[in-house]
Amino acid sequence: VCTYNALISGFWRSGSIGKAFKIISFMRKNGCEPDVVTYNIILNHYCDTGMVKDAEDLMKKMEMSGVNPDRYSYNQMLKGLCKAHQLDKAFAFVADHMEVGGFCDIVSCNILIDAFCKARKVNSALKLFKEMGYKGIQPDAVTYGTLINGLYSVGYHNLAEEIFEQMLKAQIVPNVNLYNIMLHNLCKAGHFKRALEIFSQMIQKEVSPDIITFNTLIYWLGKSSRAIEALGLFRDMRARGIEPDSLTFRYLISGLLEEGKASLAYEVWEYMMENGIILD
RNA sequence: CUUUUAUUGAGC
Repeated sequence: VCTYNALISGFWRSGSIGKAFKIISFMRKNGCEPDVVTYNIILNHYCDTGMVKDAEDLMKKMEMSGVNPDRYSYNQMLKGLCKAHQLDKAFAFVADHMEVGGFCDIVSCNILIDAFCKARKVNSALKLFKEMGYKGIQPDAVTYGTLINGLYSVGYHNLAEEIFEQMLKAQIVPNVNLYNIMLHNLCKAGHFKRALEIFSQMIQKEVSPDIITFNTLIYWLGKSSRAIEALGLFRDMRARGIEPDSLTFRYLISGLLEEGKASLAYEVWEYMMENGIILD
């Protein structure tokens, strides 16, 4: 079953949905029934592509065929409902299916906090953030990242920074995503000095920047007439063994061109061509 | 590393 599931997941990721279904009928023929993981793979696809109705049907089907949904199933379904902007339905789902079985965990809370933030209901997000502590669910780096991003996006910059500091005090280890969120929002607000401080902090804490980190910084520096600094980061990233992608080049080149630094832009362009990267 | 959550345009 594991092998089949791995195949199904792989085909699905690469978009060969037909092949994935063929494997399912093949495994059935060979007397191997799909298990909860098989269902979860398909459920996840439905939820990610907004096919919530199909996801709901699939959940019913799995219950009927005696396969009990697990916390992955429920959380995926919850995410699907939230993404479809069916928040009320999502709450009903939590109350009816998840709380009774003890399926509410840190992932469920994170999904809900994100949904609140995206619906610009930051106060509800903060409320849940506080309540989860009482329920014995400790916020993790994802929780903080989600919440901080939500706070910035509605303009609560000070609160976002406070919560970031609170997280550091609570000994939660920030990861690269969390730093990316901080950097993106600080740059967007024009707080480059602070952003670069945070960037140094992440290096000090030995959190390795990734391509998103660099692309974020290069984008915003280039947009703010600081293309030379962006170019410096472009060198740093290669020194760290991170290969620039087409976004990196697009950001860097437009930043340089905006400042009239055409010959530097051209050099970057040549480097890009040498590496076989095409702007899309 | 068989399956679930936040981050790399902008505004609204």
